[in-house]
Order: sequence, then C-alpha cells, then structure tokens
Amino acid sequence: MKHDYQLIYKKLYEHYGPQGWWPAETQFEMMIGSILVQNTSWRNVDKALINLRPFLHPEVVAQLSNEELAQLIKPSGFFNIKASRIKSFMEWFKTHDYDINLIKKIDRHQLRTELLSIKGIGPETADVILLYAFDTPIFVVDAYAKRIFYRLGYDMPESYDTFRKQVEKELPGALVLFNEFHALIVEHAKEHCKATPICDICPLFDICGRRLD
DNA sequence: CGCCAGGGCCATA
DNA sequence: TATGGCCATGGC
Repeated sequence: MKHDYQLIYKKLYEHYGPQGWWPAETQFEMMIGSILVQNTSWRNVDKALINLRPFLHPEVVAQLSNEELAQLIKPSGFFNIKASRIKSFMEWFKTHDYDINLIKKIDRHQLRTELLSIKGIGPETADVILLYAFDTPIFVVDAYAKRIFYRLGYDMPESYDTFRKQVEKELPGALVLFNEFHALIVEHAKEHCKATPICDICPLFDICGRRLD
C-alpha cells in the first residue's frame, strides 16, 4: 500500500479543523500534563490539573512531597507512579533553573536525549514535550497513529524512532503541521477506530476505501 | 459488571 | 530483545 501521510493530515484537517494544541495555560502545565495523560483519558487529567493548578509553579511543585503530590493528582490514575515521575522531571527541570527559554537554546537532539533520561519519560512523552513546550517540529508516534497507518495497510517500521522518521521524511517540516497532526489523530480516535467503529462516516473512509475495523 | 484511556518501567526468559 | 504484569481513577 502506497503511503501518503500528507493526505491523511489533509483529510483530518478538513474534517476537524485546527485544534490549537496543547490544552494548557502555561508551558510548565503542558509538561506536567504530558506525564499525567500517560495511558489516561484527558477528562481525568483535567480533574487532576484543577486540583494541582494552585500549586503549579516549579518551585512549589518541587517542594511537595510525593504523598502530597499523589493526593492532588489522584483523579488521573497511577497517582503514585506519576507523582514520582513528576518529581524526577522536576529534578531535571531544576538543572536548567526552571527556565523554559534557556532550555529552548539547547540542541534538539541533546534535549531529546536529556528528556529520555528522565525516569518516567519515554519516547512519546518526550516528543509531545519537544513539540508542544519547545516548538520542535516532530511527529508523535502514539498508539492511534500506529493503528491508523496499519489499518490503512501501510507497511510501517516497528521501532518508535524509525516509524517517526519515516513519517517526518515525507512531510513538509512546518511546526504547525506536526502540532496539528498529532492533535487531529487523537481527535479522530475519539470517534473512530474503536471497538465498534463507525467508519462509513470516517473522514479517512475515502482513503482506505473500506471500513477501518 | 467489564473495558479502556493522548505510556513506561521492570522482571523474566 | 521481546513479551507480560503492573500501575489506578473515572466514564460508559
């Protein structure tokens, strides 16, 4: 199957329109949210963020105990693990003086390596942080992207980075495109390609020419 | 009641 | 290196 990632983007964008991600008030909130949302619905993350927002300053979060933090983020699930992951992230953030603009000056390849070295930050979380907090044009390989491409019959690489680079290679490198693409893929997944897909109204239906189930 | 959500770590083989 | 178990709440 010939793959055309740009056509998928086009179809999703035409159907759903601009998404304007990430849904956060600050870049710091974005980064915390990226950990909270791991394998979790945004609905639950939002509840956690409402609890957390009064404390949502780097110096304050860094001072909270794991137990206090866990209680605040409880609605997001996995709260003990995520509290620990947030604290690990804060340790790294502190080494850059909690300064987003300072981090933006770092070479992106090195920054990605630094993010991946943090306990609890894997490739997908690292990439959404790079994309939505540090304006790095990068394709986020999430479960939905894999599912869509596989179901379209594309022959995709298995490893995360090879998958990511193959998609990036065939797209124009504009930041806004990668920003919207990931958001659109998630938005699409909310309605389609679930256990009981409704694919005759799927915006990708005329690409695959068949039901995506 | 069961399933799963905008993952990642760790133990085992 | 490659699966499998585990983490845990809330919506449906």
